[in-house]
Amino acid sequence: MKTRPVGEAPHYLRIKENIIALIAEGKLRPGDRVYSESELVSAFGVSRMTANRALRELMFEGVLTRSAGLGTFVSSQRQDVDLLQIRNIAEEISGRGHTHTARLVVAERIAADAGVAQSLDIAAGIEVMRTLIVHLEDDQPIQMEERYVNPVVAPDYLANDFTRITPNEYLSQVAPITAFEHFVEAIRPDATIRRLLGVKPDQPCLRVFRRTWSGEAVVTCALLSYPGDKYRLEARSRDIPAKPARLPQESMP
Amino acid sequence: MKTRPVGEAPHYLRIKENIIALIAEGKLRPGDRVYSESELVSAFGVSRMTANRALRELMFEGVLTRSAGLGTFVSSQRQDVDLLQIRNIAEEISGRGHTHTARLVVAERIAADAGVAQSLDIAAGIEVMRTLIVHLEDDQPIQMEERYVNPVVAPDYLANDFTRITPNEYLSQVAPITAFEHFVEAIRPDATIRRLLGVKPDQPCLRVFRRTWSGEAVVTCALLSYPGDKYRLEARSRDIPAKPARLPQESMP
DNA sequence: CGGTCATGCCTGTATATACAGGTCGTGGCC
DNA sequence: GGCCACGACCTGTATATACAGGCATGACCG
Repeated sequence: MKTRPVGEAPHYLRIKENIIALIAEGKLRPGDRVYSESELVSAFGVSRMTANRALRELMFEGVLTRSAGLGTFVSSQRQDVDLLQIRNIAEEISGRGHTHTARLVVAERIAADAGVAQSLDIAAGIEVMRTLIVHLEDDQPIQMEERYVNPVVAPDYLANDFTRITPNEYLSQVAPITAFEHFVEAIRPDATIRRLLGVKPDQPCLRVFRRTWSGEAVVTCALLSYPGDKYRLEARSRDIPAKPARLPQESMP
Repeated sequence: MKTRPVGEAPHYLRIKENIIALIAEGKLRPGDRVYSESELVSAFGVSRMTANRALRELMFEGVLTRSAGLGTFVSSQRQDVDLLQIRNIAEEISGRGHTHTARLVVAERIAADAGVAQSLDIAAGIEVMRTLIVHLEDDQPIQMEERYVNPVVAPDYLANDFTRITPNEYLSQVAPITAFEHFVEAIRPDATIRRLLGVKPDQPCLRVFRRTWSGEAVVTCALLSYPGDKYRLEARSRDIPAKPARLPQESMP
């Protein structure tokens, strides 16, 4: 079969769908060995490169695990691993058609205490840079960003005008993000958050602790605090069929 | 160049690294056109299939955007798109070496109100299944799960013993998850949460609203509530260099 | 009996080639 | 001047082929 009839799905896609269907039907279970490339060549009448592409892409998507000499297997953690996206604050605000402004509260160099040193993966006592910035959406405070920056990676960090460029934008120019880590908590606002975000003591706040890496080095860590009544994190996979979402009304018993 | 000297990186990886480096150095900016496959063939002395693979994989990774007839371009949202993983509750608890138990509070069929109907993408008034389950970690309530299930996708949902299998596990067996959506909020606990999770009125809680799709259909939506003092969401990219993380101590001005 | 090596299976990488189809500029025709 | 056909260029898909290298099994030899 040299070419493919017009209107049909590409061969490699048909193979992928076939394997995914077998997994969905339970005929292939986590840990099971799936067809080898040569078996797919016989079964589908395609070339090995096409079978290779189907299996390789399913590996990238986390569905399969491959090992040279052994074979191709169904991944075990499949159903518990979700892929998410999170937008950054400035783009999110401008995406809503609102105006983003930032207020620089603190910009300083300080010696890293034990916690910051561990987070940045450097020795305690090394001088790091710290900024405290309040992000506003149409003049309403929406995020307090307390950030520590590794001076080895971004020595000129403090030279920026943070009312014009967000730390995130600058740092990802200096050092491309290759990995990151997030912790999300619901907290009571402390005095600083209450003052800078203008929230009441009984207003729950979201706090995100984020570390980002560039290669082997930790570039920065940040504590991002949001007023709980004005902000929620959104995270979705690619390929959501259609239609926007809406939070349901409270409907507790 | 037919083959590659032993010990060197594969050609397609060298091309990928080269392009990523150019982006990191700022020589290629979001929206810029990158080399076409034929240009890479000339520049690197590889075949077009190898160049194609390098560009295609960078597209899968979200670095590049490709369009037949037009060319290949640097993605614009690159720095704002993060890939995350989130574990599910039962695995998370057993991963900590603790015991997971579940208490079924409510299991019923009810007519979908407007909010639920929109969330499940069905007509209002259709009978859906609803469960309310409390998940406990070593007998401490850690999550309240209020879930609505699309009867078209999983008609036998209520037949399960939810003290033995989590809704998540069952549903992903019935219908493989192909897409999902999360909203994370910090909220004050309402009466139900306070009663079932045993939290005080001034204790902020995390609430996650999650919808999952299987193909075109919404399988289920769930409101997951966590006590803020006992729980945080963790989300990290693949390929974090090493070393576990630790939340830093509070260090506000 | 046990260690070593050969063999076969499988994946990883790479090339050369071919055709299909989208996009856009250019030049000719009306 | 405006419209349309054509060609240049680009990506998408697919094939046949080749060699390198990981892994397990089993045969052979000490």
